[in-house]
Amino acid sequence: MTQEQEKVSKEQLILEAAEYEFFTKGFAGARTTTIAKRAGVTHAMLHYYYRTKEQLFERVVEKNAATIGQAMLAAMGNPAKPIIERLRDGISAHFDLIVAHPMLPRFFLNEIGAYPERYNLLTDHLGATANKLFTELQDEADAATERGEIEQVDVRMLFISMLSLNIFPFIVYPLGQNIMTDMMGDKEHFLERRKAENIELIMRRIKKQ
Amino acid sequence: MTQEQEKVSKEQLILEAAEYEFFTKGFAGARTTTIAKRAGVTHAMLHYYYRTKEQLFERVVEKNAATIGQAMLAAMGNPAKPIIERLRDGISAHFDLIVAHPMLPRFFLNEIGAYPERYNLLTDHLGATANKLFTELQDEADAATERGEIEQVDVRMLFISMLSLNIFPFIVYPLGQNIMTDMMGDKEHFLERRKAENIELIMRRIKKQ
DNA sequence: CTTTGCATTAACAAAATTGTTAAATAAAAT
DNA sequence: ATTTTATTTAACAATTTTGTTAATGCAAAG
Repeated sequence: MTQEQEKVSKEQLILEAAEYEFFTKGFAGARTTTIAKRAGVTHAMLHYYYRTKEQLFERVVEKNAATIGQAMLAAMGNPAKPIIERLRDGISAHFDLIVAHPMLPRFFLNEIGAYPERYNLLTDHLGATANKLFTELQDEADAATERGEIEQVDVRMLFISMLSLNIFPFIVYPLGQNIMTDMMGDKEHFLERRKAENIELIMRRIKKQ
Repeated sequence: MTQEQEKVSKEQLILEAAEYEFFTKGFAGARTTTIAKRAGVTHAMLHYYYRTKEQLFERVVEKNAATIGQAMLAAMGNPAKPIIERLRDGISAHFDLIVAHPMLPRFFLNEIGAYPERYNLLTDHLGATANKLFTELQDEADAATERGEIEQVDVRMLFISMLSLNIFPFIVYPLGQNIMTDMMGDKEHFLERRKAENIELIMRRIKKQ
């Protein structure tokens, strides 16, 4: 009878509680006792399964690092499509991925900002794959410029703009909610509008005029 | 002879060291002993002048809260100028203020994200002044739209776009440096380009087409 | 010059937080 | 059934971090 119910192991519960705690408070602000309490276990259990706070943190980072790469990849769009569609779809897909993981950006940006050395492996790996995609995308953009389809653009600059527009609303949300309550009150609706706005901004940026 | 040299009191040195520590590590990650060491005093001195870590933190927040408001105000531009110039100047002035205080955005956004209740006073105050300016600016934008000068826009949406574009590069810098070393290596030059890019994006967004 | 008040230090205390261990319990394998 | 292995608990230990205090030094005011 316990076979059906007890699908989630305590080990799993701890990891999930840790994720929430680390995402909201960061490594320094997280408390292992709070994590244990949230998971509904004694804090000795936490150490039994993960030994140290550091190792538990590493597990959380590992579990989510792939999503960052996935988001970046998605942002590059589908190479088969024409550049304009490709960019539009890239922005959209990237935005949707953040909606699915809204706490990730603030967490990673802040932890990397506070302890950059810790993340050299992650950022190096990210940089390698990104730069390949950048040169490929730049070639395609240049070709489109030659054909008179779009303005001449630096795709890396465009990429930064896209990241800024897509990520920032999620970082500023707690603050924004207090300032623009009416606009940001209905989160679903706000995000929908925001996504459209971001696409509009980038489309207008590359539009030939 | 000590009159000329000892211009900076230890109290001041502690506050400055605290600022750096809190800005880089956040409240939770900051260590009062590290602050004292950086200031070149014993950690008892820190408690002598500021009693607790919390109070020291509050002093740092107080000292910098005004800058946030100042930046927001600057972003609204000069009401005397026509709307297009007003927006252009607003973005530029806002960007320059962040250049002068590059660690502020990440600090405040993260602390507010982690402990929102703590900042209700600050955000309420910010919200009050901002909303007045928003309605005033929206009226002006609507008038310009009537005259066929610009597209119809929601100035609050435009404001979020502007904040995103101006602030995000400073938050992502530690990560970006590792990924786009060539582009972001020369910080001065990168920021100059980035500022121009942000203005271009917003100008194109409002341009009648 | 001496008294008063502020600045400074060193040593100590308290609390919070992480981590350990040995014993108890439950589950699984033989 | 019994042995073995994994899980769980409670109590404890170590460390880190914040905060206090009492004694000392020092500079300015009277």
